[in-house]
Amino acid sequence: MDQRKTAYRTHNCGELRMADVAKTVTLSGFLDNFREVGGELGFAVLRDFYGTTQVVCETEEMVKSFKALNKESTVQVTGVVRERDSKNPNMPTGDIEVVPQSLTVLGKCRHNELPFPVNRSREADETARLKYRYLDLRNPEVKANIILRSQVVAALRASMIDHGFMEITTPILTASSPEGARDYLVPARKHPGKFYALPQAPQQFKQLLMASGFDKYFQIAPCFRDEDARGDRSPGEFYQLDMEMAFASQEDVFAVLEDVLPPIFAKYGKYNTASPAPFKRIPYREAMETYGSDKPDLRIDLTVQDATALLADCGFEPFAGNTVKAVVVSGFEGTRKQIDKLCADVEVQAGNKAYWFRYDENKELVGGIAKFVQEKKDAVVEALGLTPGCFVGLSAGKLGAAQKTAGVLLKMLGAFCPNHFQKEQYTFCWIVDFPMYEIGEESGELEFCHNPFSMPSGGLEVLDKAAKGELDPLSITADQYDLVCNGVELSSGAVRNHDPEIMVEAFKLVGLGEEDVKAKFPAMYNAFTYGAPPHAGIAPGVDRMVMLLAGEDSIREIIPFPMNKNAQDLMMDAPSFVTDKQLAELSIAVTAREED
RNA sequence: GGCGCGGUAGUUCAGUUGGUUAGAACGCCGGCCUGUCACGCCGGAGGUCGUGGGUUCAAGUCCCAUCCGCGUCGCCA
Repeated sequence: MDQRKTAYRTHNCGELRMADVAKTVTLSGFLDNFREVGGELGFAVLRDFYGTTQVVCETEEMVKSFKALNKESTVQVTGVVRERDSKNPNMPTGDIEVVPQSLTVLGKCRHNELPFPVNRSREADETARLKYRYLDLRNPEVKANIILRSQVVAALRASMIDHGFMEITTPILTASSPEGARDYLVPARKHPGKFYALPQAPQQFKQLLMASGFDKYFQIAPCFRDEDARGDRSPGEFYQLDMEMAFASQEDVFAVLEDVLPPIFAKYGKYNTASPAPFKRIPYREAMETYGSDKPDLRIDLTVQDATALLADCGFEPFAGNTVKAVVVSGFEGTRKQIDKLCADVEVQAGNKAYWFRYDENKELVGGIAKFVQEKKDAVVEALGLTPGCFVGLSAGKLGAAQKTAGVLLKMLGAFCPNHFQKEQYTFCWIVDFPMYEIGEESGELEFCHNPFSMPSGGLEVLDKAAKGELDPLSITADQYDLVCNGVELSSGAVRNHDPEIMVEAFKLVGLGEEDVKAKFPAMYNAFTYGAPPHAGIAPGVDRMVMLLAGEDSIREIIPFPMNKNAQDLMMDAPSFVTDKQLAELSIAVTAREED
């Protein structure tokens, strides 16, 4: 079947070539532009999903017909394909043009002034783009990201199926879960006062599928979280390549993604190089110490050094009694102004100051806080391994703050120094051995660091030791891992805790008992008491992956119909008020209304 | 919720120390143009300077408040 031909066309706007000359064709598309070059000569450009084709008008009547139409109207043109007198090598169909015999208006554009020019919509105000997203998407550059997304999703699906995984959909209306992000709630009409929740992730369902005897599950899964947006995080909803494997461990999960992702990144990405398997594995604590981040960008060849012993007592007030971290950049070329800007940017992002000095070509310590380190010059040069022309960025504070600030500094310096940043590639790594527990900042008590579903490394034995006081619970790690690519956290995953006994012990350490486990995750707890396979999984974010592949900085560029920062759909006008009748049916009384 | 940046024509922007009638480009409307392809040339219309208050002889410009947008931190098991 000829997929190009429809009731409204014989060919699409991107396919006609010299070989089609003399054919009578019918094209349908949007009126992209009309250039009137004389009373009886004009050129119309017709655009559809596939491309653009020039239509040449050679009669006064045809010129008038086109001129009467607003741009972006949809039209149908029947005519003869002709070789052009003056060809356009920049256009795939630039060798030919269509001489129209008839013009039919299919959908009139009633607006002679558009909210923004379609072919330059990316420069337009974001609010206008979102409100008129259907016009924004007519722009081939904007459309390209959505096409890319479709291709990537198709490739992921094909590869997962090829690896023996089965796609299974899980409920969208489900129960509110006690942990994690804020839920989106849906009132239950038949149960006044009760609510469904949209799933934050299919986490419990996929584990229940494992308990049900499915072996390899995946799903391009919609996930809903009512949390504030970021440039790389859409408000409300997003998609994950959710997957889980039975009778499997961390290495099995790693092997699948190390096989699935690099070819897709190399094929569809802006850069055509992706880390080969195996990806580098970095324990969480090492990542924080070496890169100042749990999502290091390994395209940057800089690392963080500890300078506490060296500099804490150098007399510079902010260092006193604090942890001091240093990032050394060789071959640094930046002006004072650029350094100041960089430090200011670090402070904004890290919420903590950055300091600096340089070791210049004359082997002198200069600039920034140089006078405080002058006394220890030899020790500093030796300990930090300075060579002439080095820049030293510094951070100070409690361990976590110093690390984090140094991490931001490292990324900024990397982005600033092309000689330390091999940009044109996708570099993956696994962050492993996450701590199982932490001391909560508010409570001051032991809490789960991430989610309580993860298997503590060492299992029951380790938990027993911690319970008896033979082991610091903070030293317990979980079989939990993050997948990071180019400094972007793509995914979290874990070997799950499938043993009710270990689950109860893990909860006991944070002061919760068996009843709490049962109350919080009844289905999963009960299911596991009937014998569950050891299982593990992960869920890479589809939106983030497509963002990386498209080379976009805003997540809205790779979502067909994005919401704004405040979780509003400006095009559909959602959220919106509903009628009193609707509320009454749901037994809901509204106590506050946003002013209109 | 905190912080930063922004809001001027349909669109993207400029607007000096507060000072005449708020400008440009693109788009739109009219005219000219027989090979354009970001067509070209001539002319024209188009503004509650986000909103409200204040200072001043005079506010797009300064001050206060407020709304909206984006970024960022909090938040995101």
